[in-house]
Amino acid sequence: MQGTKEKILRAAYKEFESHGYSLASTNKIVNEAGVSKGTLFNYFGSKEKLYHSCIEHAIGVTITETNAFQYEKPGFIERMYELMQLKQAIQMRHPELTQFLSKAYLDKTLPEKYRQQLDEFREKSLNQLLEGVDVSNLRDDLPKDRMMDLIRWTLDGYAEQMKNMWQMGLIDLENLEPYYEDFEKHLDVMKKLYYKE
Amino acid sequence: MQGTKEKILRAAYKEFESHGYSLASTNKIVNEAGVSKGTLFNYFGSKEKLYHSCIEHAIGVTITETNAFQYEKPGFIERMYELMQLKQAIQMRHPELTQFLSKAYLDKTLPEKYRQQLDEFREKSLNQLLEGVDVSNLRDDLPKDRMMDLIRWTLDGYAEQMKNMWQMGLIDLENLEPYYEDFEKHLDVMKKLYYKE
DNA sequence: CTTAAGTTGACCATAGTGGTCAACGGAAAA
DNA sequence: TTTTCCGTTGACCACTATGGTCAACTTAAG
Repeated sequence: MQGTKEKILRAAYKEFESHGYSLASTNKIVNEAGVSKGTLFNYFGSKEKLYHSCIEHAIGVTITETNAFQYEKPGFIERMYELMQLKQAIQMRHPELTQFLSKAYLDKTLPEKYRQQLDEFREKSLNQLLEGVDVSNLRDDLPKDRMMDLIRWTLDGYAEQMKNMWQMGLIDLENLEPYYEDFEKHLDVMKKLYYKE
Repeated sequence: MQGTKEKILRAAYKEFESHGYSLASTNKIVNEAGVSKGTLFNYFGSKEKLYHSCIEHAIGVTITETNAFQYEKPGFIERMYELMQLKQAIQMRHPELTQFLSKAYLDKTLPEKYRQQLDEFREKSLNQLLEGVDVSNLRDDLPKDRMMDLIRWTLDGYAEQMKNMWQMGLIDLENLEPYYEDFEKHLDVMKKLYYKE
């Protein structure tokens, strides 16, 4: 059995993510968490403090997960694929967290210090992502920066399609192997397109 | 000055889209529309009927816009780009409509007849999209279906990035030329990647 | 002047809001 | 056994917002 605080946080993620701060309901949160009203306010004091706890917790988890991840392959396509896998791993282990954070980032009332933390983290993980990456095997008859854009968009588009299929309930989360296998074949095609022969 | 009904519909789109049916507020709709409470219920009878009116109107507009659009170029990349332009044109002329519809489609309480209409429309416009398209100029040393997937994802990823930038207010809607110009260059690179030399 | 269509906003019963607090249960300490 | 204490409960509070109504008002046409 997970701790009461964690249960509340998890439920709060979902509620804040789908309705935004002001329209989120503490009643729905405690129902979803299977916990009484008093417990929430005993632990978190107020709706606003709960919201901030969510943000801090989410940032913390994201940073931890990202730091624990080791990029290994130097090829640009492989590296972007590794990034995609990192995102998916976080999504798997902490559902609703990623969406909660990206929604919170768009929230105009978000305290500046959190926005700052997120900006810093973004920059740091961008450096981490590009560290040791080798673009020398990209074909050199075409502008590399444009190719890198195209590769990024392609993987983003694929991820977006997966997200949509997941939202529509068309994906079997128990058995993701086939998707990975199939996508590896797409990756092979990409390598033949973008890399030197 | 646009008609009262249209003003209400437009405000309703926004409210339903951002909060979903049950959490949408008729009070906020009439405020946004600059119209009194009575007028809304005089025209639409109830919140539910208003919701259904929105759906019907949105489907109608989407079908009309799509039918009016003529695909012209036979190349696969060009054709997918034309699709992107069609989507953007609808987005420009009827802001909130596309997002409203795709959110409504995910709504579990959506009456079956509307889901049916949307499915039919999707299939029809897919045929329309692929009619007369010529894939013979795709390189034939790689599987065409995989390349077509990659092309689709690339454009989707680009559109997604634009959407994000727009949400963050980083895009000047008054002056979109530079974006188009720049993206045409990306398209040229794509053609060199995917088409025969 | 009459009529009718369009529009208003105060008003209604009801449901939901964030937040409080006296009471409770159970386990460990005395 | 009794006392203490901490996590937990849910009825309750004042208050706001909800979808919807309706008598009264404005406006323009006949």
